[in-house]
Amino acid sequence: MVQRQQAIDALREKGHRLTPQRILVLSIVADGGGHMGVDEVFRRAKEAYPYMDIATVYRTLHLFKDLGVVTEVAIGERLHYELVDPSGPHHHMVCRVCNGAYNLSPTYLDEFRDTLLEEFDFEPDLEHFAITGTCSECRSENPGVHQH
Amino acid sequence: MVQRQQAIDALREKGHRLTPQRILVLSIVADGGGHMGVDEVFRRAKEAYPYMDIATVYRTLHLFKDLGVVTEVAIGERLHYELVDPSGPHHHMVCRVCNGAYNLSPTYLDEFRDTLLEEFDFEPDLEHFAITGTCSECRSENPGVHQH
DNA sequence: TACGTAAACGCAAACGTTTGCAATAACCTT
DNA sequence: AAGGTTATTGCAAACGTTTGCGTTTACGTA
Repeated sequence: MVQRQQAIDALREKGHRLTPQRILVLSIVADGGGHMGVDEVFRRAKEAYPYMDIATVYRTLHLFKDLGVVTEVAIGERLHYELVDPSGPHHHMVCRVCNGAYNLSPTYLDEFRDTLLEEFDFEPDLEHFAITGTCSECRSENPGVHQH
Repeated sequence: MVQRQQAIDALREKGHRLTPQRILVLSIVADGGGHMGVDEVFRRAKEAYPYMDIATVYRTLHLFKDLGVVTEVAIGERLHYELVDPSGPHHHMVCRVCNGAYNLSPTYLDEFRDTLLEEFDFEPDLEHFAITGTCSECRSENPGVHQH
């Protein structure tokens, strides 16, 4: 898998060490498919290597995030992680009824960013952030649900 | 202060009890002026009433939020609280360099909400959320800082 | 290949926040 | 005003996450 080698290169280039624990976490996130919670990464890691510590999982995921290897997305209070999407960055729309996550092209927020820059000279961080709301399906199933 | 009486009415109307602890927390948030962190609310409350427990502060602030008495805004990882703005709801732009907070009229996000509704039938929760970024002053002082 | 050094680890304690529970007290009824 | 009911409290323990620290180990150098 090309993604994995790029991640390893990113580690080496910045002078970080290639430990078995990091390789393990990387594999787990890569094989997971979608977003993955810290607890699930830890559970799978401990299965493969019983000495694995939860602190190492946290440190590794944060490192991967800083290196641009994984993307952090908040799903219902807790942070989830996924390999960076090779098809480019995207935002997430997370339904707070069913917790389903949908991708959103960044173009939808570009206009908003431009406005803030022009009017207030304020540069917003909109790179990877989840927009919570209610998805189409849950809206029709549950018409009483409104934002807060 | 009109605000305080409205808050008390909101409590009574929904069948909640008017305890000294709740009145104290309300006063502290009302007198604080701007957004106030949980730790500062607790510190001031304990000063006035030494038996005050941090759990009570959390429970009270959450209750006030649900009643629409206070607004919750995330400033640098931690939640802050302020009386609801009588001049109407607003968003916050929080600078991650200086932690300064600026108000933002909701009209700037309305367009974005409409787009999401039309294109995806997704109703985003944009009521009270903070947009982190870099403010004008910190951008000019510190030109190397960019969103990672 | 063996050695030295500094990064990364596992462990345990701390952090901020939430929850369970028995004791207390606000408020409704009389 | 006194009593009963039940929401709310204070305390303590638990949660998910972060941090400090002594030990281990990856990796550059000899």
